[in-house]
Amino acid sequence: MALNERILPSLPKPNVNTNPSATPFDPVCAVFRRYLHNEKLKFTPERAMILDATLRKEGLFDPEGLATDLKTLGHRVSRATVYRTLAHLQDAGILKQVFFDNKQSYYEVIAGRATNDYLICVSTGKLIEFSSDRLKALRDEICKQHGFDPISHQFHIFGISPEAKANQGKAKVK
Amino acid sequence: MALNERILPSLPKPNVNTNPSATPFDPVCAVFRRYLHNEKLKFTPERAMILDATLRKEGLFDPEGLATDLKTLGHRVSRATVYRTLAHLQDAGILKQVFFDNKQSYYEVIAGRATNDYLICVSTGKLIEFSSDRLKALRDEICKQHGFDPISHQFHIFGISPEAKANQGKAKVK
DNA sequence: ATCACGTTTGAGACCCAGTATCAGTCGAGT
DNA sequence: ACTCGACTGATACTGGGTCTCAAACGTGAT
Repeated sequence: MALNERILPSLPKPNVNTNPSATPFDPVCAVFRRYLHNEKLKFTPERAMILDATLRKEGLFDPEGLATDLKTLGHRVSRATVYRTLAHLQDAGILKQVFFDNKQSYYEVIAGRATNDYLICVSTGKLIEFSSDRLKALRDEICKQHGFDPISHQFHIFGISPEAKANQGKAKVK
Repeated sequence: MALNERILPSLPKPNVNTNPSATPFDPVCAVFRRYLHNEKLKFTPERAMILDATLRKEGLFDPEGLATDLKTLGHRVSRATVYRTLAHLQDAGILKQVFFDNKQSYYEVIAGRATNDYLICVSTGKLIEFSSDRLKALRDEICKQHGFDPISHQFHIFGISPEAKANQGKAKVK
């Protein structure tokens, strides 16, 4: 499965905000600080760095990759702290955890961004993001029918991409 | 997470079909044999047993639980064989693998059954199955737009169930 | 029936994402 | 500055899931 290909693109300009009042990500950082305060948790440099790193990501990323990125940037953060912080960021409504396969989990930023759903080619592993208002409407309707308060959803369509179809018959689909 | 609760119900009447020409699951078994033949694979007693066990399942089940069930029934099948066979059953279009969490993967029978989507209560872990024709139509439309041939999809809605809402404020939502 | 080849199996080693532990550190309200 | 409780990092641990390989077995051909 080639899901990782699009997950670790080049890193944009490093710009850690231990002092968040000067970063472009202020609003989200404020959300996080409010969450931490409510939960009687603390705002630490490690948590600031991890939040900052996640906000640089476009699309999906995975915890191990994020930890590696931080290490590459010269920040000493343990894997455990990365995992712990990602969980908090999810609780705070800033990230969404996504499950595609049984290898690992992925995250994506949802705060202030359009939420995505995915088309996955089972032959090439290629991933296509899309966003559908009709899907969101359908989701809310289904929730209403069952008295659920929706928090998030995952919609994954598995299939064969046009490119994979073109190569079919020749390259055996694993 | 309480996903397992509904996954290992009591086992219906044991009824292994090494000789499949006499079982109620004949049609699906025939599909499997055809698949195996096409792929130059072999029909073995282990594969027959595992297929039989999966067809007894209602809703989701997990590979480890299935292996345990088989052991309980007195069938000696290794974990490795269970995993290998489930993968083949998925390739054959009989099962669908489902990803809810990063603990493990689940499977459900799709051959000859309505496919399901799920509402998941993040507070209690309660799972509600539903089936939506509008969702299927939307899926096919999105696939058409991208030139994809759909194979399967997963639609999971995470939220708070009515019961969990009732208990809120008192029991802290983990 | 028998044969021969290639596939399958089981046992156990192995891998690795994710979690738990715990002593030392540090944030933040006073 | 103090103090208490939360946080971190190093590391051990857990448990799905996969890999390996020698022995066993299905299947099509004879």
